[in-house]
Amino acid sequence: MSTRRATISDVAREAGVSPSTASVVFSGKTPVSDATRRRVRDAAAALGYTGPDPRAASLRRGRSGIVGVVFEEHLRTAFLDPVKTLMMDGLADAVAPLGAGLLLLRDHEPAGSGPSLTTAPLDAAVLVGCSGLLRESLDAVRARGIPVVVIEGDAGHDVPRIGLDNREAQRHAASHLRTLGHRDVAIVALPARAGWERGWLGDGTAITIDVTRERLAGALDVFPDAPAYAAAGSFIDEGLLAGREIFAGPARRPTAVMAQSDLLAAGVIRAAEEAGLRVPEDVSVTGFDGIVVDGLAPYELTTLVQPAADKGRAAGEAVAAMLDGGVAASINFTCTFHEGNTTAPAPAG
Amino acid sequence: MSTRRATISDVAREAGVSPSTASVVFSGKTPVSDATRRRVRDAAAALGYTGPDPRAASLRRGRSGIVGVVFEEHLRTAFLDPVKTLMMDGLADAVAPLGAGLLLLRDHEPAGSGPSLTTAPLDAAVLVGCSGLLRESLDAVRARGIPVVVIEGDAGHDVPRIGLDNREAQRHAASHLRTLGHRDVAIVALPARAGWERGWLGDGTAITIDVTRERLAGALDVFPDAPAYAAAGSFIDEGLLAGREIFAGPARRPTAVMAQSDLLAAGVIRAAEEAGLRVPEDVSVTGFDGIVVDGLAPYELTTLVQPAADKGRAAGEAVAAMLDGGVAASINFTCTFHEGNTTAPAPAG
DNA sequence: TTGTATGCGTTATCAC
DNA sequence: GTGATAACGCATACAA
Repeated sequence: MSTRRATISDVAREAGVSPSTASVVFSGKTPVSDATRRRVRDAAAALGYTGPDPRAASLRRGRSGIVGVVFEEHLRTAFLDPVKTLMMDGLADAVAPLGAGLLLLRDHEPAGSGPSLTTAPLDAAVLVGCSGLLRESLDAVRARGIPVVVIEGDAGHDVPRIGLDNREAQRHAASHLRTLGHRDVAIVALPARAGWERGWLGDGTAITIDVTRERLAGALDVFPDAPAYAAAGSFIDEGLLAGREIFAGPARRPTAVMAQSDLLAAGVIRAAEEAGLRVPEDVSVTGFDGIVVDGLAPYELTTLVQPAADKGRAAGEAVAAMLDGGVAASINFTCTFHEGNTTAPAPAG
Repeated sequence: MSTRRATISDVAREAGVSPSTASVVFSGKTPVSDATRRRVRDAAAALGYTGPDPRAASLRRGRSGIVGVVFEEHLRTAFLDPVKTLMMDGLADAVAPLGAGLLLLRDHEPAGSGPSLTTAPLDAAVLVGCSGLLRESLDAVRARGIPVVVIEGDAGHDVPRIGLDNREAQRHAASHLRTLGHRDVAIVALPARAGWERGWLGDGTAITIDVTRERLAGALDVFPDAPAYAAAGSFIDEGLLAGREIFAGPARRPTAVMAQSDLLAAGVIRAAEEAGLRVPEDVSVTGFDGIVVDGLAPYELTTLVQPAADKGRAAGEAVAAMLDGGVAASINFTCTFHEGNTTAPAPAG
């Protein structure tokens, strides 16, 4: 068709006004007479001009309207996790008023391919559980003055953090079990580190994932000797495998299992059923997260309800505050203990 | 600290070279002597310059490295669907070589808040099942020369489409059931339209969601009189509710249920168990999608396996082709029939 | 309410 | 291998 796309100057010329007037017609930042507006609009239509080029606008304004969300893992694993999904929703809601959208970024992206923290036109960045993120690129981003917020992870002490009282919450659930008379408790943990394959956690096992370590600590605060089996991920099927392992030998079968996520707990319940154990009469099961586990009815987990969407929203608000020139403080969210029908007094003897 | 962020010109001046040389040091597009490179790098470090500003670079190059993904729904519902998650992964893989990332966009975003197809600095856009997307903004995007691809949806005849043989595939499953002797079949459908609340589909019910309509047609091709109950979403719990409805009265209990998604099928199986029916002895159940339903073991669904990740990848490749100046053709993917252990010959009598 | 002037920070192109 | 120059397309301060 045309050799070159129309610009706002072309439109202005066609409409017989100055470029700035035309600009104002599109941005609406200044009153414009109806007549001019009409003329500009018509000229735009005639030239097939569809509005300011976002690239140029963002250079000029110094804002791109894009917030990067950096995940540690493959997107698949990120979005399969209901907690992260909820969080993303909260985040999306919170950045929408800024007129911003979310750009999906992967940690460890093979350099050169794909956008990275340093090459994407970001106004701000939210890191989700990124422990492995290269210090270097993080520093680069912050040096550029781009606000950074971390959810469940550690990125250095001067980066605002959205946290959760994992240890205290898990301790609460453990106490609840102890009050019910349980003494023999097993733990089904989240992965100990990236790439972890399922297995028992020994004394020497290094646990690099914060959430896992903190929740484990909370359980051990109350049951120091509880054995812990770490799954390969937060899935029902993983919980099932862990549960089978735990209920395997008749020797020293626990009367309660504390799972570090609701999905794992759901799997543990399945395993218990398989083993002919009734929940909660023969074995109590607790979860963590407080999500709705699709298909788990009629069980209603005893669990720690975490404000997942709120965490995302808080991250978004922190970003907004920093973008506004303010500072954002770290926030620590609190889980709510919810007693469902999967825990009961320890069976006698 | 400093009143202004350092630019590449500052770095060049500090290093005693021209801006273009400094630029080349960072882009690597042209050979540079080691000595110069060193000087520039050192100058950058001294000034705290962390690399070219992506906003300016994208204006200059005419590329932002961002591909927009437009969802019809709230992100939550998008990511809760395993098929979409897989698709996103395929898409992410396919655009990574372009150096591009994915920007999450919502259809129907309340104008003004949030980024939209027209205001975000996109190189290309992928629409996911967007039937409702405003014709207008779509046209605007295309007018701007931004490539658009549609996955499972219709955006007009000259927009490349990534499709699926929904009708044929579902018909295949239906034929399989008929071959097994089933005559009395019920259908559990996906929602008929956005905002749909669960309920039976009558003759007059308008079905605006393509996938639902196509899969339904495939089933009706073989069982024209099969009653269909449309769920409010693709969830196990929704399948459970639908299943209860279907197995409710003892009157005319179907010998087979065709669900339009694996998650719905899983719920139907639960409902059957609740009603004291054995699967597949008393009632056969088929799904659609071929995802792994977490927690469904030991059942293995008879289902249509769709190449979800491939669809995403194909969309990404189509985008890449168009960005390269070429044209992309529509592609129709084919489902594979997979016989699991949830279908069996119709019970006698 | 409209116009003028300027610069946002880069990179492609070409000549040297 | 390096440097000068010219856009890229827009939005804002300020003057009129």
